This record gives sequence, C-alpha cells and structure tokens, in this order.
Amino acid sequence: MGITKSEKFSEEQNQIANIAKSFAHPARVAILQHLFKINACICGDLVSEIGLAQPTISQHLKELKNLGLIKGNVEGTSVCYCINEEVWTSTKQLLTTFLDQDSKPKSQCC
Amino acid sequence: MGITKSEKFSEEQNQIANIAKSFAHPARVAILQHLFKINACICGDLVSEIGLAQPTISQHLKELKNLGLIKGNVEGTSVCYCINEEVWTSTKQLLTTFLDQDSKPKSQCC
DNA sequence: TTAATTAATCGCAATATTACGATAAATAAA
DNA sequence: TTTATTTATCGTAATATTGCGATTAATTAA
Repeated sequence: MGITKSEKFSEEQNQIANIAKSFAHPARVAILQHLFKINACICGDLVSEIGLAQPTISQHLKELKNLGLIKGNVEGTSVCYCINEEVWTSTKQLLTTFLDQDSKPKSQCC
Repeated sequence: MGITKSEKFSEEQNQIANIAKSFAHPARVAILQHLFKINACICGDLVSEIGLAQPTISQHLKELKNLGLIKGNVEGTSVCYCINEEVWTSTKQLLTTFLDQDSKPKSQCC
C-alpha cells in the first residue's frame, strides 16, 4: 500500500523514523553539511554546489525546514538558510540514544 | 522521476543516506530495539510484537540484513535474528560523525 | 513602472516503498 | 512419508518520493 502504519508504533519510534527520513537522501545530507561548513547560505549556492535543479533543491530544503532542522531568513530577493542549532541538538540527542543501545549489557547470542 | 541521483554525491553522503533509509521506518526501528532488548530473536516473535503481517516483517528484516545491520541463523524451522555488532559499531561511527558537525567552530549567522 | 533576480509552487512522469494475501521452501515431528 | 511449523518469496495494489519544466510570487534595481 505504501502507507506506513504509524499508529502501531511509539511516539519515539516514529520520531526516530522521521528524523532518519530527513537524512535518507544524499542531497539533504549534502545540504546540511554545506550549511554547517558555510554557517549561512542562500539557496542559489546550493543549486550550483549540489547540481540538482532549483525546484528539486527547494523541495529538499522544504522538507528539512518542515522538520525544523534548518531555518530560512529572507534577505532581499534571496533566502538565507542556516541550521537550527536547538533542533539539531535535540535531534542528535534522540538519535544518539538510539545508536548507543549497543552499550547496554548483553547476554550471549547466536 | 523517483530515482535518486547518487552519482552526484560523495561515497560518504550516499552511505549516510542509506543508513538513514534503513532507520526511516518505525517498524525497522522497533525491530532493532527489540533485538537489542532480547539479544536474540526469531521472526515469529517480531510478528506478534510489532503487529504487522509476517511477509511485511520478513521484508523489513531483509532490508536490515542487506545492509548488514542484523544477521540470521537458521535454527530448526525458525530463524534466529540478532544485531551484527561490528556493523552496528561502524554505522554508529559514521552517523555520529555526521551528527557531531555542530561541535565544529562556527561563525555568526542569520 | 518595468525589468531582473531569486526562491517557491504546480503539475506531471518515473521510480521506490509499504503492506499483505497466496504460495513456496525448508525443516522438524508424527 | 505425511503433516505441521516457520520463514521467504511472488505478485499486486496503494501511497510516497524524486526530479524537473513551467510558472508564480516576492523583492530589488533601473
């Protein structure tokens, strides 16, 4: 069906999945890396940097913005995008906890 | 088109995106959490635990197995799935480096 | 005001993902 | 061998994602 049955899972599980989804495209990974590198950026930079069409980049930016990972300030005819540090920190926290599960005590296995 | 233009991105960017994709569904998040909790598991457990149909769970397990995050040992008529600790560790390393970008020195921004 | 610049949105096509019923394959038990 | 148990695979339907040309909206410059 193509529709995820979110109601079967916990809030935390859905949150982790949604964050992961935002990282699940190399263009969005590249955008985030570029924003960290530059610390401020306009969309046009990203189009030439990444090499996808302008509407495509705009769409990826929208997804990151919807999750709150980035914010955009209008500056003249262009938009200055940058990382939302607070959201990044809490996102990192959530994912790190998930990734650190392996540090818990474990019994023998197959 | 629905097809990701992977060739436009670095090996690392594609790796991060692929790992994120495997976490991008709450059922796979739940499967991994359950495997960590139990330390060994058969697929049947997961079907009743998670509440999706058996073919659906089997498909999610296959994706995690393809990435190497879990491994399955045949035991009689059932299969014992568990976390592949080595792969989990390197995966964690890659994602942690990505998430820790914010600890780098930053200039003022918008 | 008009023209130029930049980003967002619309609309569409192509591919991917999710879900599951039906079935097959593999093994164990009777 | 036959039957039961368990997991994998097939096939298909529905929805989601990706990508981009065309267009619109917003702002600045002339």
